[in-house]
Amino acid sequence: MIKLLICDDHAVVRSGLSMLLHGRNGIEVIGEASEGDEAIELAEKLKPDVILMDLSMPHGKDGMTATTELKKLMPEIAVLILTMHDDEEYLFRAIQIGASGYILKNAPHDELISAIQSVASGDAYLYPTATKRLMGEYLDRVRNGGDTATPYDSLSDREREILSWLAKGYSNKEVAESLFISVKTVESHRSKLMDKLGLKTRPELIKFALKKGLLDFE
Amino acid sequence: MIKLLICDDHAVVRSGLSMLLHGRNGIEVIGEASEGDEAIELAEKLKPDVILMDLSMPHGKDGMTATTELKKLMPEIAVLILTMHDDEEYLFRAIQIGASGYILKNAPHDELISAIQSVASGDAYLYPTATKRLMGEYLDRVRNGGDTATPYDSLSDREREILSWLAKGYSNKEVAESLFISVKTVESHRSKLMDKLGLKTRPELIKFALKKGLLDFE
DNA sequence: CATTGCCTCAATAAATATGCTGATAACAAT
DNA sequence: ATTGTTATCAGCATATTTATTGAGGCAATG
Repeated sequence: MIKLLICDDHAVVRSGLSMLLHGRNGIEVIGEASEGDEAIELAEKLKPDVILMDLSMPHGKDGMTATTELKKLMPEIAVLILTMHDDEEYLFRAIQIGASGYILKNAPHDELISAIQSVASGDAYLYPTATKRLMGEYLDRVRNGGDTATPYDSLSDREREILSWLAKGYSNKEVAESLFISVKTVESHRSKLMDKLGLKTRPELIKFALKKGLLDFE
Repeated sequence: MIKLLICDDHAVVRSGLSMLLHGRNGIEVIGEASEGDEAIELAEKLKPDVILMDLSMPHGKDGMTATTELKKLMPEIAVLILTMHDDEEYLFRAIQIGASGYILKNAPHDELISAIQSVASGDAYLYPTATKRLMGEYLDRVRNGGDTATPYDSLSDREREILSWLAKGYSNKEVAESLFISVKTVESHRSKLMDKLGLKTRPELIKFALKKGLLDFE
């Protein structure tokens, strides 16, 4: 019996998944969480074999962060990312933080079941496009020594922070005041980060931030 | 028996909902569609009593458009919007195009069931916050003669166009050049539209555009 | 035909941003 | 001990933005 914990911020989705999966194909849904912290708590209590983790959870801890912490605390639990984001960035980040699988919400449900079974037995599961992307990325790295990475990764924490403020439309001055640093410093970070990312204009910056999911507000 | 048609772009969500709802509480799921056109097609063929309609469907016809057409073709079918967007704009638009109900994906599933039953029997259903908002809006209109509308509606086409360029991060000058008008004109539009929307800062503008789905690019 | 809204543009002054070059200190890595 | 990275800040010249006030042409509405 595979003990499964479901984490998704939408109650309807949780109920639906639970109904869909529980008691079939050797799967037993032992708990539901609506955000990351609850998932971690329940995982410690219930010791599931697999956690089905949504990424976007506006309230509470998001799926990426929760997965990161989970893999530190309980590396034996397999985390299967279930998301609507068909996005390279998310995919690669998920792999890097130790997720065992990545599947889209628009996958047919027998694929979801086989994904759960795969990760439960220690294997990995990626949806087909993801596999293709991973292979492409792998080939890229092999070909030119692995220094491509994502330019985003080359940013320092501070630069990422500045980036997110700027992308939201704050002026240099406003960012400076919010972070208690001088305008000059903001400008300096800005020019460096735009250099690193190869961005030349503000629209490019906003577009980039949009893809990265940096435009959250509140 | 309430004949229900489910329209959502995520197969897993569809299966889950179907599993959750079918054969209980007098509900019978007679079909599933993954986007708007399919929903319309199936609705004509299967004559459901209620359509459970997701809003965000990136591929094919979105939920708003589909609902609009459905209500023209088959006004007797009740459309219940099921979405994750807890957003005034969507809510009011949904009401205007004739949806019978609006419920969030994070609602408990017995609420979903009672929502379906409500709209199936010709009533309307809104989740509590939505009801409150609708009442507020109603009161606003009563108080000052109904001319408030949404501030966004008070924008002229040109102002909306300028807004979208600005929100994407283009500078006044760039917008001017793209639209073949003078920088002065852009500034003028900008100040007027920000006045109308009650926006004071660029972050507010971007946030607004984000909510409106104006940040598309390409 | 008077009014109103929209689109267009200008002058001006103050505030900011941009693009350089360059500097200092902390810290880690080799 | 040297090198590299990061975070911090400055000066300076030029360009751009913002806020104001004002105004002409045009089309629709009454």
